[in-house]
Amino acid sequence: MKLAELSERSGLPAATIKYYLREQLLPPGRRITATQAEYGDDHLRRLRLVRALIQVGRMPVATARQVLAAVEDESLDQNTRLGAAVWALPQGPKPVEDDPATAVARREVELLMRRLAWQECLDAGEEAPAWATLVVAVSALVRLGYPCDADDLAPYARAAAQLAVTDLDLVEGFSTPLEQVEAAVALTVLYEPVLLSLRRLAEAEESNRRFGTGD
Amino acid sequence: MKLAELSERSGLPAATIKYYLREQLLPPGRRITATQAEYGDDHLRRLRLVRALIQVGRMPVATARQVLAAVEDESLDQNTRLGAAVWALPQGPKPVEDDPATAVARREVELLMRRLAWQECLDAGEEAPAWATLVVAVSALVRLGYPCDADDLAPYARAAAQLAVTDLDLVEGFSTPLEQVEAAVALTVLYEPVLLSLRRLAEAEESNRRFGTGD
DNA sequence: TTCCTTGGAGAGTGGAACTATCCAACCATG
DNA sequence: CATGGTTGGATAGTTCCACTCTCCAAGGAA
Repeated sequence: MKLAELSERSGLPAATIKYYLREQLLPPGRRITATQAEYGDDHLRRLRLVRALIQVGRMPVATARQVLAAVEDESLDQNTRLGAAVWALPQGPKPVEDDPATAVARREVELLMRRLAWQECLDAGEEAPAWATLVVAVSALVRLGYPCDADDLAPYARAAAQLAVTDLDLVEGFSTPLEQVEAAVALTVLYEPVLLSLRRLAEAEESNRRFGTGD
Repeated sequence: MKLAELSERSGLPAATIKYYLREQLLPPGRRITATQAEYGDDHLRRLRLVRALIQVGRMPVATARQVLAAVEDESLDQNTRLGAAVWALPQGPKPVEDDPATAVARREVELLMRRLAWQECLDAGEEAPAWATLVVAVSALVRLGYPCDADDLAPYARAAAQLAVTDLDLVEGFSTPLEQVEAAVALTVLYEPVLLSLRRLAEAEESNRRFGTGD
């Protein structure tokens, strides 16, 4: 199919698709002539994935490019590729150095990881983007005086561990390595808004249960 | 303290604080003369909260203004005020109408809510921003062909329900109504990156456990 | 008095994600 | 074979947002 048809079927303006092609979020189509290219169903699917990552997952375009590059990097073995793809995912401010709240946060996070015996994470430490993000969030809570030591974080970590099992079960449901990696990225990113929305709904429900008048 | 000192103590440029004052994220200081104002520790604290909401919680400035307005709205009773504050929180694209994936997502989300008997949420339905966000995320998953019917969502909902109990326990640890509402907002928003980071770390751990070579 | 500082207002900046405009090559039609 | 519309690629422009800069009159300090 031509770019115009890809545009129509995906519901995106042709100009946006051209932009994604330029930004290498979408591989170029098969060249038919010097000025025309042919796109396939895989392009349409990729376009939907890109859209989901950017709009629903709120991922910056530059990050999406890196993630998708890792997904397709045939030179990496499955385990590394999966790691690289998810590794490239997060964004966010770096921890503020020389700050007492940051120091406290670092200590509590490391303590939590030790208690959980998450060895992989301990090895990577703050190199892991997710670890750094965690430290930043905890230090903000510390600065505001809200409880967030290792004991307070533990319930969240337990929930996260449960969810990770569920996630990986879903990923293992796919047969080919490429499908698995893509699924890992898509499910990691797209289940995030799902989880956060459900938490807010559950909070509303629980709040009403506790404080609600029986109106 | 003067604005310059507030700037130094918070670590923010004076221009940024002026901007927050203009945007009503920070209440004006007590006027000393026609051209000078006095700020207190509560301003410093509010400034840290604003920073946390915007930087860590990635909340748009306009949203933060609404949320903080609700927190301080003395005309509302505690329950309503808490609801209004958290209600104003999320942002995100609205569901695409006339789309089969959206229709599927709506159906599955409603089914899930019925099974969980989250009555408050069912009453509000898609009026609730979190519900709408959930529908958008699920519809993106549906479009990509990933599993996300009510059964797949159930584990996430269970985890969310557990977390909501933990969250509300923390909120109830505060004594005054104002503290409780502020805590509800801060904990809801700031524990989100905590939860997501922990999930990603847990995924890395679980992934290594399943696919990892013993290197 | 004189000079520096302060808070407020409006304009300006930079980054991100598009979006509009051109243009030469192409293809379909008469 | 002309010719008018279409295509994909390059370039520049637009919009939004979160700041950030510049100016200015009023205050305060030496």
